[in-house]
Amino acid sequence: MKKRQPQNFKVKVTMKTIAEEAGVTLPTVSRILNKKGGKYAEATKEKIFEIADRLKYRPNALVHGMQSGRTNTAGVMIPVIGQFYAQIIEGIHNTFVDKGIIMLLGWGENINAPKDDTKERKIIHQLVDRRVDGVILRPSCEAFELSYFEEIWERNIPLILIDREMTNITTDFVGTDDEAGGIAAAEHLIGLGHQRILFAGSSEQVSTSRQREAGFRKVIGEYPNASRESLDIDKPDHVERLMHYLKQDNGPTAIFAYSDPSAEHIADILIKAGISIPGDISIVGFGDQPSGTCPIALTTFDQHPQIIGKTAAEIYLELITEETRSDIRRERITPDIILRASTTPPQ
Amino acid sequence: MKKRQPQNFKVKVTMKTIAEEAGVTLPTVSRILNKKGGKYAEATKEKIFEIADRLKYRPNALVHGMQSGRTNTAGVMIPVIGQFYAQIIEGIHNTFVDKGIIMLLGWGENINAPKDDTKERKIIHQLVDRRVDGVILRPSCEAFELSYFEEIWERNIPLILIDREMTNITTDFVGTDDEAGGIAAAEHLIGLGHQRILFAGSSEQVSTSRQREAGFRKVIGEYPNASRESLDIDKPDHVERLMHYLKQDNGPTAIFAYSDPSAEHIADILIKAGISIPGDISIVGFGDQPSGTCPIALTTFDQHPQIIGKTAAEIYLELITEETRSDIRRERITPDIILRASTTPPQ
DNA sequence: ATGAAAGCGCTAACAT
DNA sequence: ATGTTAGCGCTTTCAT
Repeated sequence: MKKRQPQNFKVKVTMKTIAEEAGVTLPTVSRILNKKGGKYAEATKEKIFEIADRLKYRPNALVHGMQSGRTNTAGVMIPVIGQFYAQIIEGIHNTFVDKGIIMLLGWGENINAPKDDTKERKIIHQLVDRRVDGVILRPSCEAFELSYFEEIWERNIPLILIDREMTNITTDFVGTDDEAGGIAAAEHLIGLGHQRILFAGSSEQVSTSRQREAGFRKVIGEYPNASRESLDIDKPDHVERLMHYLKQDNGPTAIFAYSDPSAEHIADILIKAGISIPGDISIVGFGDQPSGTCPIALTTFDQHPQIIGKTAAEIYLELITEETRSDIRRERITPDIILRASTTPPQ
Repeated sequence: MKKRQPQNFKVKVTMKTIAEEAGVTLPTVSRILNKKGGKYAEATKEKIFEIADRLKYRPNALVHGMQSGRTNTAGVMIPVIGQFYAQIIEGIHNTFVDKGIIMLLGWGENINAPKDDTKERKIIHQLVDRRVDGVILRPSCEAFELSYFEEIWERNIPLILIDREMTNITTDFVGTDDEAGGIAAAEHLIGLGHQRILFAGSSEQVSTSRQREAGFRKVIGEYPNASRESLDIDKPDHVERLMHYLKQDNGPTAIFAYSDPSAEHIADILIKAGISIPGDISIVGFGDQPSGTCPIALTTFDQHPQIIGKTAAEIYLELITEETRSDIRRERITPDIILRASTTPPQ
């Protein structure tokens, strides 16, 4: 087995190193390298730059951060799992690179472990201790500890929420216009001729599921014959309840599921039960998160996660720049329907 | 519009603040909070802890990093795009959280812009300047600038490569056992009864495509009637060439594509040409990256990205701990085939 | 055009 | 059981 690359015991090169080699004092090096106070002899400048270059000097951002209070560092608490979040992170990243901001990425437990808050708080401390200039975070659950936010606000660190809005606090927020999505889903299905449409949502979910349902019902409500029922897909008995609805005399001809995973889950159940999609029942999902095992190409919604991330990053830049607090911004990106094979007119 | 949360102009609380409030000197606070030198009066200890708690003191990790040379910070240069990479990052993250390590995440341009190296170098500098303890990176292209690595090695920062191996350097590496994958793909198709199998690879790709082909040919080579041709899926004329192969008298009955996107691309072409999958032709992909528009559930390979990430993080932990350089580790995770609908015996 | 000195927040060696 | 001193790498007055 080979060894790793050359182990050169180079001394670390600091401004002091350069100053000594150049025969000047340290502040001189500092001012020249930072181009402050232009009154230096060309010869001196050149020498300093040459040495810095030759010794591959790199400034110590830790020191700079400590002194200036600015680290050009953003805390990002968003899980990478799932295309949706990954693309949000990409959107954030893209607007940060050019600004010289780099992100500290970390997130807490998965959605289903809301009680184990230790990990989440640990990460927040990591970010605070490293003096991030601001934080962008997706609340991991509806009951996301308020005390977490306090840890951040107390230190006057700008905080931007992503995806899931929290009603009990006032912070800048960027997410999906879920209501508009619900409306569009309803309009799509009704436009195809469906009226008896089952909504499949989640009680365990946060605002997003509820708001999609709200938009959906806004449209559906205008049709007297429309279905009033909804299915909680996260309840243990959801399979029985689903089959119950389907066996009714005037059972649904279409289903709007609040997420792609649940849409796919339902599709699996239907197909196992010998119900064809979209022949017997049309299905609309939400979020465009393909899984590779979905039995049919799903009509769904693109939430434009990249734009969500980009918007959040832009707000971030404003917040860390401004001296006085401005008004809160709450941006909702309109989702766009993606027509695929899982929806047709009722037959 | 509401304003953001309370703007409390709290002075920042440092150890000095605490020391003054407690009427002791700063080092006393330091030693008590860090539990060094246990010879302090209980009363003093309690007082210090109480004040620190009340004032919500948080240590300045920048200072600590600057003094100790350890930042508990890892540079991770892996794009989040694509489930594969996202899961690698997740694997890294999971083993880092417990160790109190947080990652600085950033990456350079997309694969197809190898010449624009500025962004990549910029990120590396960001990491180096912030004194990360080590770096985990996926080379963005085969010609990944050696000088980038030098920036890292020069400072004796441990470096671990992910996914794409670079032949011209010796560093720790974690990736997929691509050859084993190629072998398994060939064995699967041959097991089904196929012999005339077309390999669809990419000249623009790095080691991975070549190694998958190598494994594939190792098996295929033992069958005298087997196909010897391969298709470069990234060349402009690939559609014509593909159709050319298919129209031959003894055209392929199966295709092994080096990646899921290319497999799907080929599937689209075939279906447009009226060729049915897997009826007329079986297809095997690689990587398990579903897209939502794939016309058929693809037989493919799980590369276990989480484990790749986890392994890399574990090597990382070793490297930043050990004083003397150990042997280079090159880990290859064996991919596992996922049987889905796109492969059947030839008909 | 440059040096000297103080300080950022904290740790560690050296007192007492 | 606690205070003093020096120093990490660098910036920023204040001098000369």
